[in-house]
Amino acid sequence: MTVRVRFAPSPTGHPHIGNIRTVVFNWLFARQQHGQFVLRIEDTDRTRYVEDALQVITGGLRWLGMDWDEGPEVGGDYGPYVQSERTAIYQEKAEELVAMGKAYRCDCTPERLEQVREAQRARGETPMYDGRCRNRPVGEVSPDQPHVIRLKVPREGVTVMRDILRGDIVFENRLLDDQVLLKSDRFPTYHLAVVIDDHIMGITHVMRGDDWISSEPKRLLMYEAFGWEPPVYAHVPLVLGTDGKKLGKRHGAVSIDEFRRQGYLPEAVFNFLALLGWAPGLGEEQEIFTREELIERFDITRINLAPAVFSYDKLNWINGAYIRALSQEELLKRLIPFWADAGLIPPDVPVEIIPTLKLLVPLVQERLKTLRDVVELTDFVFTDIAIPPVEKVIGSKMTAEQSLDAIRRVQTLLVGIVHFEATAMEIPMRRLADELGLKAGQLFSIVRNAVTGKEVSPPLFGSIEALGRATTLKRLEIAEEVLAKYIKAQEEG
RNA sequence: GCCCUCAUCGUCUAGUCAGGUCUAGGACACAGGCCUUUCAAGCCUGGUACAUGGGUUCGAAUCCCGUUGAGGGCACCA
Repeated sequence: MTVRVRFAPSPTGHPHIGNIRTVVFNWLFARQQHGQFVLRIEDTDRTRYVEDALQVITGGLRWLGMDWDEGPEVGGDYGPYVQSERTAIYQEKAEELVAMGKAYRCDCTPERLEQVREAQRARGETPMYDGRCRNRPVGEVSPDQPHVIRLKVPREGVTVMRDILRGDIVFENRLLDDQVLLKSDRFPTYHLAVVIDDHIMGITHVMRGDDWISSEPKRLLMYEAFGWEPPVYAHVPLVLGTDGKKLGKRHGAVSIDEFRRQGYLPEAVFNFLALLGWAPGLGEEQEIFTREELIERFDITRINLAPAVFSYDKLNWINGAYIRALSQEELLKRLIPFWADAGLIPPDVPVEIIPTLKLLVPLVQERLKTLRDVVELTDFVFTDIAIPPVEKVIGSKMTAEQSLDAIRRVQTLLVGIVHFEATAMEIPMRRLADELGLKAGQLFSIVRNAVTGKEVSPPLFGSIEALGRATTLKRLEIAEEVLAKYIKAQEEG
């Protein structure tokens, strides 16, 4: 039997990273089993429909490197893959259930239902449909009048769900509500549509969030009514924020495109997500896995049952590791959009600044946690810096006069360098520090502050080379003036 | 309120199904050190966990029951 799994999002907004983790599990399972991964859009709630949501979902999956064998954009033999285009099927199947006596028509108003629930809550009971229409003679609710179709849940007995991760879960039927299957707008509810589609589309394994456990018996009852074999279930735990609550916006980025914009690599996010609630086990201590390694190792039965906390720290570490593993050429390519977005370079990069960018890449590579970090690390190369406060250009344990002298000596030195390259600067600069009786760090930190405007920067000589001789000398001149002015002011009083 | 699920370092986890090799292993984070022009990266060292009570057993992180805690569900939402 060929494994067929699906991801069935509703287009109501940006996909949540916790749901995407579940998609990763599904995709990994499908690829490993040489099965099919189906994308189906569950847009049966017209009130919550969001226009671009489909593009955001497919774009997000593609960004993460997950493809689908059937679904929107790719087609397939079981289409259409958008539920709003399948309403006739659901209506027909709902009528079948009515004809079989497994479901019934109900014309109770939303107001009445709310009153019933309110009264039940007041009595401390579980809110449930009171069964008014269930007990009316068949045909009393006219098929031509607005109504819903409800599932006629048995009042006794139990329904058992077999979950490959959790074993058998037993539900008492009497605690189950008479679920609405077809709404008054003739659209199906999730429960009806998912059962029919999963069956028709030949879905063999349903892997999804454990928030679906409680409602599964209602759907199982439908499988039973239709005489269909339910799929294999695997309910995976939810993803929590650092405070132990369901992961949400207040914890940081939650949608895929936010991670992209913040400078996370798709392969790093994929790696991280695969390891959130799953581990290869067998004493495996590796943390960084290629997509192929994950496909090979993934074991659906090893998914952890406890909810996992999303750790931005760990994601940052993994992302940094992936960045360090990139070739310089590749890193440059990925960095350009971030420089451009920050307005540091034009979006269509002029050829003359490419050499500068190429110089910068090796300087920042092992310092980046995210691609976006490059902005703060290198902005001084592309924009003017503030005039440094005098204390920043006075070396540690040095006087202003000594510092001024040092700056002037550096200027002379840099003017005289033939090839303005990092490697040509280091030795003379160290010799200069020696001559001045300074430690290298004392001298370099003055120059760093003067030239980059930062106390912390990429390696100094590389930064100077990227800046170029003219800008470097100009900034040293400014520092020189700052010091001269300060000394003069001191002398005067 | 009712129903369901879950429980190893701060976090992700290995070990649990086939009890002893676990004075519980790894990673992230944290602390200290080395390297070092700053910051990183890299290397070394360190602290921190089997929720709790009872059983079963020669022996329990591992099996059973209770308790506690956490999460989820109880819509003409998905």
